[in-house]
Amino acid sequence: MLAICTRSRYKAQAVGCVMNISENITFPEASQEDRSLAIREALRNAIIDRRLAPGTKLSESEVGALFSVSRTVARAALQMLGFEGLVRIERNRGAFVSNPSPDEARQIFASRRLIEPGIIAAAVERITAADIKQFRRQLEEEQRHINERGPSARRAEIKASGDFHLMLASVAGNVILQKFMDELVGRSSLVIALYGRSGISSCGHSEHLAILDALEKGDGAQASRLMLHHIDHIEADLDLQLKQGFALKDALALT
Amino acid sequence: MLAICTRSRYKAQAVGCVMNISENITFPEASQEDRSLAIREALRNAIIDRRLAPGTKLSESEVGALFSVSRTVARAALQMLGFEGLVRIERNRGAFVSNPSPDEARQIFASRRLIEPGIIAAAVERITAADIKQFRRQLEEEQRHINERGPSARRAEIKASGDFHLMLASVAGNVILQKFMDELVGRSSLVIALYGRSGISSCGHSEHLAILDALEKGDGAQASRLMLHHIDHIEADLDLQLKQGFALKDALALT
DNA sequence: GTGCCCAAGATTGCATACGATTTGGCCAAG
DNA sequence: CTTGGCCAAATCGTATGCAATCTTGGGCAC
Repeated sequence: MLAICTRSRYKAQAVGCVMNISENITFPEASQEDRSLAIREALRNAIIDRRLAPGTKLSESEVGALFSVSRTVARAALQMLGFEGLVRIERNRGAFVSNPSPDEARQIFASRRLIEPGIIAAAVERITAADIKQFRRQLEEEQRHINERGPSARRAEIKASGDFHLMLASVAGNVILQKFMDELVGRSSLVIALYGRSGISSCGHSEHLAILDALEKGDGAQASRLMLHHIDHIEADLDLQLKQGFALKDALALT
Repeated sequence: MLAICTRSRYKAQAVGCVMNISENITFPEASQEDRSLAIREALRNAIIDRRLAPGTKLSESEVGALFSVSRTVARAALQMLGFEGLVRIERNRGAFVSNPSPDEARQIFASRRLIEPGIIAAAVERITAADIKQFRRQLEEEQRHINERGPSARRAEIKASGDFHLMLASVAGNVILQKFMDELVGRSSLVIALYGRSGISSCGHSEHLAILDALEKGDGAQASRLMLHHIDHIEADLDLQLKQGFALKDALALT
């Protein structure tokens, strides 16, 4: 069972799995629109927080029950997550939280190394003073989360770190690349939650600052270099070898 | 009505719109699996062939009726196309064939200019003699379609041209980039059908050959250069200005 | 004791039904 | 003749029911 699984693994915040997963959705009034989108967001957050362990089965009825919607709506949300690569959908079997292989993780970062310099190049041409201000606010927010401790802070920290890259994509003004980055950031967060070995963010944060400074100066080449290093650092903090040896046991345990 | 609309615009091949759109799906035996995928493919083909004009409404019931399935599975297919950007979905209004703006078209090609050199770089490291052989076969196929005339040949030609880029992505061995290219090729095909002014392919074909030759020699830098030129040429063949003046009328007419 | 088979339970795939929202036309007022 | 509002038809969003498929546990044969 979904509830039991997450509860047993993370007793600290186990006031009830239902509340854990759906905590962030305030269905109060306006959300008469597209509940499946809200559910997608909630599940997405739960996955990249690792509150839902890779391999966990997400049954349609269960998800539907958790959010008080029919299987139809739950199914739509799961389908969307399937497109993003955060869940794997097997016909007649159901949806499972993705368990990206080390190889896939490398491909994700290789893709980012390809795309993000392009985003920087576009962003440096279009970024405004207002944007910069917005970025600085965002980075302060990020810093705030880093100083806090506890699981929910770490969660906010990963999210904030990803948001920096998403804002960059937004400034670049290319909606297609923005969508790609959306997917890549989501998958990266999952991979970091899976294979990360430390608090990457303290170093990540200062790198974000450096990138922003370079952008402000209009030095796109420097910003690109910094971005590549940043991605390298994130990937270097991952532990992508070990699992290779445990592939068998791993598959046995939770695939 | 969907049928009437396409029939009136393309009388030449109007043996009946139903057959036109669903012609390629042979539901005979194996397709007990995921009919929505088959429908997605059929609609995708119809869209990039321009048998379905941009702005055309794709009603769930109508699509369902055409393929003899319920709205549920038709809806799933439309949702998938929405993710790919080939249709635009508006809440409580329905799904419409995308009408990408010139600006969006430029963003699509900008994305390709970013990603495809990366794919080349990865492919040149991994391509095998067998792959090369496969590519040559594919290019012969492409040539064959170019020599033929008629609407269905032009369709096969656009598809074959896109397949070259998809094969390249496949050889590169990065499933994420491969997925991105899938989307980009689909959207490019739509844009070419929309804004293309001539038979791009005759020149495109020789460029494909040149790229392959460079790859065979292991000259990734040269292959990348050729690829960028190739993309430039495709984009240069488009007529992205005119519509700007007609923006008002355009929005009025079929957005 | 081990391995295979089969039936019951659970879960997904799909179809259909019903309420909600939008649209287009009709009629009346200006 | 135009404009504004109201009503009906069409279409979407969602829930639910049924058939098909998969999983699992027990029983039987070897």
